[in-house]
Amino acid sequence: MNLSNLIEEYIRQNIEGEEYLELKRSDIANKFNCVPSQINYVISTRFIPELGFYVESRRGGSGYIRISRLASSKSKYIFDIIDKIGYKMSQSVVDIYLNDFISYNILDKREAKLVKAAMSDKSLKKVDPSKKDYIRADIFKSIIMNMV
Amino acid sequence: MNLSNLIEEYIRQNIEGEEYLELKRSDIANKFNCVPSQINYVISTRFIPELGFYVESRRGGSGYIRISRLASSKSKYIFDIIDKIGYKMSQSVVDIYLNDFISYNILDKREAKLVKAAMSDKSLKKVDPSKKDYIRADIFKSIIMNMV
DNA sequence: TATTATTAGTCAGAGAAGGTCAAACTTTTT
DNA sequence: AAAAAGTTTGACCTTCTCTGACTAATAATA
Repeated sequence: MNLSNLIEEYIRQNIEGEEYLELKRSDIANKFNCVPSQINYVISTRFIPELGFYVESRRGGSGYIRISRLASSKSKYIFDIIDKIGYKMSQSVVDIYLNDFISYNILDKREAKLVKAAMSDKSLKKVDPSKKDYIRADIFKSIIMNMV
Repeated sequence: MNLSNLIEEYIRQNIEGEEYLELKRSDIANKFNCVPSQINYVISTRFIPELGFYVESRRGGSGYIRISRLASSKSKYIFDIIDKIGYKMSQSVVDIYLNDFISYNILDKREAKLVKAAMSDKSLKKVDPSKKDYIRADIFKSIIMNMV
């Protein structure tokens, strides 16, 4: 397990059931023994708006980072996601989406595994590398539109 | 005894009794005093799907190579199919197989629908047309190997 | 109000994996 | 002996993560 994943997990656990989570960047950095900007990295790669997270922050004395989860119904959530997914998706971004789908009961574990396999670099090994991420996004959208 | 055989043996011993084995390429390379790509060679020649193995990996910090062993009960049936599929699959051939899978309880209806969506012409619209059927076959194989 | 202390943000570059491919070498088959 | 098949190596590529120097905003204080 790497640092980013641990921090992600920590944040997910703490936001679970709450409307939002407020944290102090330097505290978390301290807790995980890393530089503060690591927290920004985790947030910007894993708590993205496309997944329904909304992040606010404030600098200066008693500053904070607040991560909120936008409440929405399942179908609205899916619709929003289709809307927001761009034209490209890397394999690791797929993983992040799939985790979220599992926690929102949109796919079960087995289905997520299936999607992951379908879109792995391995499956797409014959695709022109410069197009891979675009095709992955197309496949992903196709799949979730069919699952609503 | 050559290197590749030794490495193969080592991996086989370590996966014995387990569902999967996760290894660090550089560790193994080190252990056997060879270049890392040697491990890829061994895996690609000896831990192939036809022999009941499925391999996933991840790059970057704390990356890994995971070799899973497919359950043997259904695997013979699956491999026969993989064998028959060959390198190309049209969309209509996909449908035929999926129906088969449903009746053999390898996939349920929802999963089959998911697979179908993943491999539709729509999903693959950006793929070079001359490669489409090849990529479809790769995706299909990846999926079913993961579902056994 | 101006200054200073406290935060958080950004971004480029280093680091840490694994992947690919072709060339050289070795062993087996014809 | 020649050809084919299998193995080993290394150079270069891609992806993901982590760090630190520098920047920007806000609050606290003088």
